Amino acid sequence: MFTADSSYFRSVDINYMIRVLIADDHNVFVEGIESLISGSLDIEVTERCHTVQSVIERLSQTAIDVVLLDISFPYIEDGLGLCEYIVRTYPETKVVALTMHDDASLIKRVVKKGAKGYLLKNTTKTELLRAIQAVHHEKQYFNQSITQILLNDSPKTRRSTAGIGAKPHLSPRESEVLTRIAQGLTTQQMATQLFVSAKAIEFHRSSLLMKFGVPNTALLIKTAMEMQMID
Amino acid sequence: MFTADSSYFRSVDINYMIRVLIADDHNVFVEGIESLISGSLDIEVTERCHTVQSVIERLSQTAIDVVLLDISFPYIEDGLGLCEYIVRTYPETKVVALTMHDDASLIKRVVKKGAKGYLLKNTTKTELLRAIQAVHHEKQYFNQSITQILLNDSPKTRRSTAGIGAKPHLSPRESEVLTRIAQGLTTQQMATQLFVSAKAIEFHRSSLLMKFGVPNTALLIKTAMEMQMID
DNA sequence: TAATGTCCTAGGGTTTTCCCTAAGATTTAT
DNA sequence: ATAAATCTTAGGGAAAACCCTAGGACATTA
Repeated sequence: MFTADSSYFRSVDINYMIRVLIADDHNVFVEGIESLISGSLDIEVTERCHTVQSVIERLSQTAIDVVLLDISFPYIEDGLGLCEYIVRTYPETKVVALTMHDDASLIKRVVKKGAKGYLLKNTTKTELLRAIQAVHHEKQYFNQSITQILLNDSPKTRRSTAGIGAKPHLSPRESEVLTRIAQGLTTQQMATQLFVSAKAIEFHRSSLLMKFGVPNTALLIKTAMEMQMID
Repeated sequence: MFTADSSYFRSVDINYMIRVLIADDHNVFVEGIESLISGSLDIEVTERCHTVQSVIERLSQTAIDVVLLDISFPYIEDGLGLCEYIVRTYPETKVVALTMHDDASLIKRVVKKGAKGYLLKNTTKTELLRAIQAVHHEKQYFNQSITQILLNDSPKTRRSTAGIGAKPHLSPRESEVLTRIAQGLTTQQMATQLFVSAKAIEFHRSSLLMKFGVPNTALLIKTAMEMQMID
């Protein structure tokens, strides 16, 4: 009668809980998420990490089903990088991005990096639990407001980027130069920092202008900021 | 022996709790703060508000001792305005600003608006409770990291101006020039549009650089965008 | 009626940015 | 292995940005 492989028993097995890791450097958030989850019967928060490094360590030591990842952790690029790392290194572990940014292009980037869900930090308890369960069952989860944001994307983006709209692909050198321009460095200063001639830097500047389709540094910075390629 | 005005009894009077209102449009935060406070014997969360309007309504109906106010609520200017309103309208109610922004100039602005405390959202339980008790007892509360930020102010703010720093006051001409720079126009093009010599425009450019405290157009655009003075 | 302060206007001269061209190195595809 | 594509490195020369200085217009104040 009560066999070992009874699917009935498996489906209500209280010993199996979805193991969640919270990655956020803001205590209040971690507490809040934990509080929202605490009532759940099939989800448990097993790890809380405040740094990128600790997330990597934890994942190597413990089996985690779902990572709730604050994308600004502490900066957007860090969060995206970490997301990519998790998805690649632990394909079984699903990532749900949890952030305050309701920006369409960011959502797209996060999804590209392999996140299976995206929640805003003003989400509800119901939604949070639903998202965790969904991604754990190989589904994606994006709530209504996210969908809405993506729908409003094209007219919005087209207006603000004043031109081509798609993020150009930058070579490593170009990225370095762009970053330094945004820090206010001159061509000569960059040349010294990067141990090349000023002329080499100047060429990269020109390439940036061409790739972004802008005539000068002013619009380069403006466009790159709108595309969130610098900050 | 047990008289009514026994100061002993008053100090442990479990009937008096510091009444706290949480003003934050992010559910996770509200939950988190409530979770951190829940263990306390002398502090209770009596109200939770997700909009500026509801905060104003609640305050008019209920006596509140301490407001934990998210300054980005939903935008920084709203939070600052609300803070000012609360301080002026209900002098007995103390405001503790709770935010993710660790920007020196913002802290200064918040304090100017009458907030008695300032906490970052990565604060600890101990610190949160201590801050609430401190401001309720007419003291101010700023933790170590805040003090540190204020100490590092001058070098930090002048360099990256990475935030909401003080907006410089621009003359009409300067505003016109700034707008056109952000549109990618050159000095010569602006001169033609505005019927003055290129040299006149160049002077306004210099004034802009000086007023924003930046060395070149790249940082001018970046800073002005961060200050939301162009778009 | 000055005096003070702010804003707009410019010229001279230096530095930085931008455009055109091109060679060597590295990666990718055939 | 060879060709094609991409990236990085520069040079020369023109354009633009930037720094310093200074006169004139206008409003506010003494």
